[in-house]
Amino acid sequence: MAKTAFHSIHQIVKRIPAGRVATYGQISRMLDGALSAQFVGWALHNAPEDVPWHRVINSKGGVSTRAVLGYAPDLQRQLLEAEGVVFDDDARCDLDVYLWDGSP
DNA sequence: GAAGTGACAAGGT
DNA sequence: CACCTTGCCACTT
Repeated sequence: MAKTAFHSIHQIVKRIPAGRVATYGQISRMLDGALSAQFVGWALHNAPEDVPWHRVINSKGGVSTRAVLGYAPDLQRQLLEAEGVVFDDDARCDLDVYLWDGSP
């Protein structure tokens, strides 16, 4: 019953289980490419607290909050590590292990 | 009412 | 391998 793709993004992000992560491009494909990855980032910035936006990362497997001065750049990494996601020295996580495949 | 802005990705050169 | 261009929707001024 999502009137807008904006709302659909929140629905998908909420479906991401703890300990898993999803990429902007993947979410874009989940919506059948009905939207652009750029909009996903913007939607997360406007996402309510019910949306675990910290589970959404860029295609490199790293956090993307670098452009958000309102939050700590390491905040997203800290939240993911609290859920069991391990980051490498390059600030990247193993997408082969933590990438959400769309299943719980 | 219209234009600009914004947590990006992917392909091409 | 690295850098540059295009595409997208909703919200703000």
